Amino acid sequence: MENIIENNYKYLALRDAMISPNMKVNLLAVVVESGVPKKSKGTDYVCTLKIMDASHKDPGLSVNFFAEDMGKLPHVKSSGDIISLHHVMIKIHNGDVNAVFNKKYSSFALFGAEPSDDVNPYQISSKFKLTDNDKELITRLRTWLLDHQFDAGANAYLLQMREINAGRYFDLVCKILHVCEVPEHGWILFVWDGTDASPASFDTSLDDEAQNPLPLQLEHSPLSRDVLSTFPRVGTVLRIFAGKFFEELGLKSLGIGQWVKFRNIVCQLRSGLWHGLLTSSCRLRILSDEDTIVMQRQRFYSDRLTSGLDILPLSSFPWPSRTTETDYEGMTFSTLIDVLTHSKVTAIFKCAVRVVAIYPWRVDDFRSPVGTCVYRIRLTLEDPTARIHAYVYGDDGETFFNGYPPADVLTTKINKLLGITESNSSEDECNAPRNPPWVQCCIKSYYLDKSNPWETRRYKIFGTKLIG
DNA sequence: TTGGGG
Repeated sequence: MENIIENNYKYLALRDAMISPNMKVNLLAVVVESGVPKKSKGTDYVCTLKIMDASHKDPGLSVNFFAEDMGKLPHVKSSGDIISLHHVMIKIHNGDVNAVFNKKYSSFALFGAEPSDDVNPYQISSKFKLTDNDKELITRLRTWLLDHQFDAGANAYLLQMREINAGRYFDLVCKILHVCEVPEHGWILFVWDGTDASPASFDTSLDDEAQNPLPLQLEHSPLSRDVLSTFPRVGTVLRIFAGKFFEELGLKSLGIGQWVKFRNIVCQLRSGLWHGLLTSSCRLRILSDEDTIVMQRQRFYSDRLTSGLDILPLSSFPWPSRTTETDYEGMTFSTLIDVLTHSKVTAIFKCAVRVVAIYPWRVDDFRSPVGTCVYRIRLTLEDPTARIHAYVYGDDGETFFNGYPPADVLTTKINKLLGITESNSSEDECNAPRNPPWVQCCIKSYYLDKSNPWETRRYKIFGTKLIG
């Protein structure tokens, strides 16, 4: 895209514009990331677009738009669209170059990027003068773009969900799967990128499991099966607590299924579950489904599904531990979201899970003190997609523990299952940090009340033996 | 005026 002179406007290559501080320039470029309009600290509304052209791709040029109402700001339909900017001011701030769209003397027009799109802009600001030459340049740029891909820009801050750490600010490209408003938390976003967040260690007391059981999810009431059924089979669904930033970032206007890039978000662990937080320093970018990074994430997910074994948690690679054996070695693995969303109440599954809590936790309490003295234990199982309670009961418990071993053997076995190491199990066993291994187990879904099967659905372990 | 990647 060489410099082109026409009747009224000389479009500068971004590279040349960016060495022209305090100059008013005209630019014809591709919008690679579009920010969301919001209220400025002054009297105006503001939004920031990032643009690129052949002369400057990385990291692109930020253009800050100001207008007295939101409707006058650019509303980019899709990243990759083309923008024509007339009389924008190049400025330098802290050594970085950006452009400013001034409502008094600047103007813009937005065009689709496809050669089949209208040669007329889909949005045009009041002062923009569209010339025949503009139309000619747009057509030429569209043709050029057929062979040249711009993306939303990977950078040092961009992480996949599998890479997130507590307390570290980062960017996340993700798909919005669900949004809900809860009284205590405000808005919660449910987002996904096809990878698994890394498993947590637990330092909560198992002694407390009766009064304060480890939660199955961060939202207070579990999502309905209808909602869960819309979630992908693999990959962590990260809960992002948006607070007041839900409205400020314009998240309200986004549709389910939209891919976005959150910039500068932070994650924390609560009860061993990852959640994201939005702050005033966060930014949101709306991405196209054709964005390079979006397509990478989607390809990763479809590869995981088609390669069979990769439905296993990423961190269980190459295989779950041999802490357990099942009677169904040939059975294909399911994820816990598969279990939760299965179309029938009665079903069997084999899953790779971690046992993150147990109740009761003292081996002396594993069996009922009265009557037939059967095992009755509640395990909290998790995989990257969900948590469930699963019971070890009666004969299935006899299989699980290989009969009725003495207390010290049982303790060794259960410590291994819970990831409690010998070194920290001696003194204060119930408070020892634990890092449960990935184990395979068979899960049976059943009901307690035939007249009300879905509401009384339970899960139990069967066909599974703890090696210990 | 405003905002401007960390």
